[in-house]
Amino acid sequence: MRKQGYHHGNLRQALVEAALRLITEKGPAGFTLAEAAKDAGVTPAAVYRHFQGREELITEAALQGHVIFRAAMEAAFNSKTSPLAAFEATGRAYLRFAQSNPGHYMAMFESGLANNAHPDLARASANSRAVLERAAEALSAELPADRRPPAAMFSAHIWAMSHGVVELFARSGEGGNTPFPAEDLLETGIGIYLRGLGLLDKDC
Amino acid sequence: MRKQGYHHGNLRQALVEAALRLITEKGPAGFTLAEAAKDAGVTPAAVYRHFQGREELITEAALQGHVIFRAAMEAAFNSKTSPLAAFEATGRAYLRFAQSNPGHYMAMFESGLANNAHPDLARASANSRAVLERAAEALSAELPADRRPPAAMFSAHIWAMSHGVVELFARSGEGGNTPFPAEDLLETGIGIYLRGLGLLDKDC
DNA sequence: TGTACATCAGTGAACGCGCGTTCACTGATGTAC
DNA sequence: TGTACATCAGTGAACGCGCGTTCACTGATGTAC
Repeated sequence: MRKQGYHHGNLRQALVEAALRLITEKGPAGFTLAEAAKDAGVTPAAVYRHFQGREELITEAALQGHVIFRAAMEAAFNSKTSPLAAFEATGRAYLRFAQSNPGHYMAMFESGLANNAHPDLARASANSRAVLERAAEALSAELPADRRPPAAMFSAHIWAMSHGVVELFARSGEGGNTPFPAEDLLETGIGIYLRGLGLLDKDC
Repeated sequence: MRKQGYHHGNLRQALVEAALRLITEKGPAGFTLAEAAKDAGVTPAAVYRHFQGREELITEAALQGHVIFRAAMEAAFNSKTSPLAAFEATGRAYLRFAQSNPGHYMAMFESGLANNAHPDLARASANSRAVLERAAEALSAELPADRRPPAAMFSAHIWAMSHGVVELFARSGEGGNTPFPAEDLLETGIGIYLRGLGLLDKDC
């Protein structure tokens, strides 16, 4: 959205979107306030009417990302009734979010801004995390109590595997790090992991 | 190593080490050629006697990282005779490398430089990857052929989980993303995964 | 052993650039009367 | 309905800064004779 007259109308959001576009193209480090302003059709100084500075703009992008992220994972989780199906859907939603919102994802996890830099961000981040942890909890409740890993550890494993797949295999584009599509990698990886927990059929 | 007289003696390597120090402190984006030169006790222009420019310096750091990385994983792999123990040792070596050589690790995986930017780098990177893949291959050979996943996929899963643990849980320092030490997370995560492949005892 | 000289590895000053940020300003909008 | 005025959201010029890179230079080193 570019401005028409002297007043923009929705500059704050336009700047966030410009930032996301730039982060997607050049990474969080390549993003500059000046270019985002230009992208939105506005002078760099205008940014300061809406944000305290560069960092606050990135923070806002990350914040919006967490809101979308959490909603997507929550929707996926709620779309299935069995804990297993719900869990798997949540994992797929994770990857899908990273792929369709790369700017958000990078702002959230690769911008290097401390998660506790801003209290709102800390809260939003904890909320996203909580969704996956809840899915893990529901699923691991199906295990006998003595063979049940802590839900926080369970979800940390899945988060790590998902994040790793995103970083290493979902972006390659050029070099091609692997012969397998990211979706398949994550699907099979999580599948094997769940079987290891005794949560999937195994023929033994 | 700083210089004593007019000539430095080992400037090339001193610059690489300064770069690693800076990358460790501020991330790959925060590293500047000028500061690396100053760190080595030398004028920025002197850098150009040894490198074509900033990017070539980072490339060299990544390159050296791959050499160390590969050697560490290979040593770990060779230190055990059973394929399972060798594989697990390799995984631990991965995490240990990331923790004790954070500058190298970042230069290798987070600097945003294309792996195929430089042919030497592409080769070194492929070599590192090959070590883990070989370990996966040796281990999966213990499975019946029809239940054996492709080694490339197996090792991609482990690589993703390891990288995810490093990025999300091995660096937190302040915020503390999880109540579990990174070593334990990776150990248990890989353990569960291997059990899912049928490579670890299971009580069922 | 001493000297001339080529080679090498640094210096220091300068460059153009784009950055984030500030400032006094001005054009547009909306409200009170 | 018309006008005065406060408020708001922009402008445009300027700042100081640190960056990567270049250039002509010079001090140190090592080799040939």
